[in-house]
Amino acid sequence: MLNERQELVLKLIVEEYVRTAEPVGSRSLSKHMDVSPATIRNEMSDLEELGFLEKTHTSSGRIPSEKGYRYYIETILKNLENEGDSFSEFDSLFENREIEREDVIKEAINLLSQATNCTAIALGPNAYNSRVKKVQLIPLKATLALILVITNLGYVESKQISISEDMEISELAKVIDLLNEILVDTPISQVSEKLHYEIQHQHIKELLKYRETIVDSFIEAFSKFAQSRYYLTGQSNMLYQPEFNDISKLREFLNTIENNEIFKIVETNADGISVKIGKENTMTSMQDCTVVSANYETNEGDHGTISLVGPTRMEYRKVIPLIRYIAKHLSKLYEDD
Amino acid sequence: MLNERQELVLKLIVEEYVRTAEPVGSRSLSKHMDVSPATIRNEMSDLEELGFLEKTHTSSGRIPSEKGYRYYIETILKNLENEGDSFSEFDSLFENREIEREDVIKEAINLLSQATNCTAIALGPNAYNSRVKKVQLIPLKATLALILVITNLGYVESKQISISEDMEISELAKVIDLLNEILVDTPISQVSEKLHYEIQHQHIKELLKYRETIVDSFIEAFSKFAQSRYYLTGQSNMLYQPEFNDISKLREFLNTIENNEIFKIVETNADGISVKIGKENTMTSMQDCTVVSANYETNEGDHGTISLVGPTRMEYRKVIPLIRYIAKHLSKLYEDD
DNA sequence: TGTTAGCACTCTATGCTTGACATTGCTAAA
DNA sequence: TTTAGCAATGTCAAGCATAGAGTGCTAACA
Repeated sequence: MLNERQELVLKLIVEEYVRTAEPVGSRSLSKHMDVSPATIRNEMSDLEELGFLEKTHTSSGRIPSEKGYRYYIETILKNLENEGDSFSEFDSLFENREIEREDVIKEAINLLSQATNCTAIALGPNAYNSRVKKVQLIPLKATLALILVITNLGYVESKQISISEDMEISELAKVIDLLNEILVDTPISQVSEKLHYEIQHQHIKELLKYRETIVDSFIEAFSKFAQSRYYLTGQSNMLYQPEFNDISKLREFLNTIENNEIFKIVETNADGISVKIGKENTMTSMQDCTVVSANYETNEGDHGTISLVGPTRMEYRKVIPLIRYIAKHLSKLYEDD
Repeated sequence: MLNERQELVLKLIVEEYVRTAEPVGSRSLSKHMDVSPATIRNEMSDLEELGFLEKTHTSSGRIPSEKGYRYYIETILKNLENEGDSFSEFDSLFENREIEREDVIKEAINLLSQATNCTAIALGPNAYNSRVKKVQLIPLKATLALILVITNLGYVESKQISISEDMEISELAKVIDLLNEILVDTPISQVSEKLHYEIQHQHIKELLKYRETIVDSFIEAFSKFAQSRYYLTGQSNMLYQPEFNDISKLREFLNTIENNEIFKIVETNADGISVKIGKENTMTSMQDCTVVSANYETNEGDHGTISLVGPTRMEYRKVIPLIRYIAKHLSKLYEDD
């Protein structure tokens, strides 16, 4: 689509702008090319007409448009993809088998946000796809007990319930036995449905009818698994980015994060790497940002997601291979199982 | 220390400045008092000399100094303390016995931060003071098991361990039985010590010597209880405060929060309410802020803390009774046990 | 036909000046 | 002790001139 020199101009503009956050002029480009500023001006004018570049005002240098970034990522960076991706900061982390997986993920996210001055997010893996391993009731004192639900992947949720005086421990034990019988090996996502279905059966209904509060408590405990877990870091890094000198942008961004709307900005179903630039994001508060997401494989075809949120003026050349690298290594953590 | 009119001037200046974030001049004060601006100017001049007021520049109105705020809180607000503290926004929350305690705390913090446009923090209660109720090992698959530790207050921690082929399940069960025998009813804070001591006993050492990795995993699981839990909300509220229009202040603030340094800014050992104004905070990043903290009683003399962080120009008159009110009601949540 | 030098033009950023305004501190009178 | 009056001091916004960076266009050149 673009000829070689046009690509070079676009590439240089993207990379210079990413570095300095200032519009790039023809004179400074000419130092990296062996043609005169006037020639470059002509190319830039063409690129602007094609929609790859923009001006901030009539006599300013050029900055990349979102289309420009996209071309840069998809066409220009494509050729560099097989650079020997090695990120030594991460090696010691991924090689250390002592650290718990969840801590590895957290630390990787920390390093990622530091390396990029962006906000990094790790999402999931979600317990929603695991199966009930065991259900337990642990009496804490006369009037209080703890409900425990454990899944086959080792997730645990608990909920306290108060026990009224008319309940016998032995009766409760029966309820628990029954629940175990019904639910063991059921995917968390189907627990609620199954439980309600089984209660329709006459004899179970009989047993459970005084015990609805307990069953409800269990359902609540199960529902906790559905709450996605996430880990987020580097919000304050963003303040070093000149585009966030505008307080109102910052406010929008932090608001989105605080309101647990992270799930709306992260692309969790992409194959490979997803890059959403500016207006490509559906959330309005993210339309000045780029969100880069990649999945890593966990147990049984399930997956988690790591994401990076920053200004559209992002170091794509560094960020994309880095995220690919991290996702690959996080997947490896789960391979042993 | 101050005469009546001086107190009135100080009070009016604090409340006006809190409301508008603008230095307060003698003319606007005169509308609330029946003396002329000139008289007020003389009083203000005296109050400045005494250190209760400050100017932002030679011909500006006055703003309260930290000493001024302190006098305001300790002497002027003291007399208002017994106002009928009733905060209807919170009533439905505290009266609803259906909601789990932890969720009540979270929601209270949310409301608190909204009502004040500050950042609200709930710290603890810490599981560190509870006792071991039960220790469990749950096999997940041939090579993987889950360690569970449950305390008498219903806290649960888990840790996955991999099982090497030379371990028999029955042998493991013995280890668990032994651990239960040793540890049940031990305060979490003493588990590590006790375990190491017991291992010195010859016959136990015998049993455990192949199992050190397991014991270590348990110790790690216990240590998770010691990690303080906190809940924080309303960071983006702070952006509505004019004092945080300065990006570098904001950066300092967010950095402190991100680096888990919350524990250094919150006063967890105060009797009643603690108010740290500006330089009274030891953390430098908080020296433009006020931190208000109050403890609430939980189980067995243990406590949690709620805190509010905002600019020194804080609505003390509203905030202090509000926090007292919330702390009181959170304590009530635990009274039933 | 592609490239380049030269030049007018446009826009930003900075510094300076000015006037309007708010507020103080001081002085002298009530 | 209180107050009116007034000069002095500072902020803030608007206006203006200047310097500088960069473009677009034109005409010349290879």
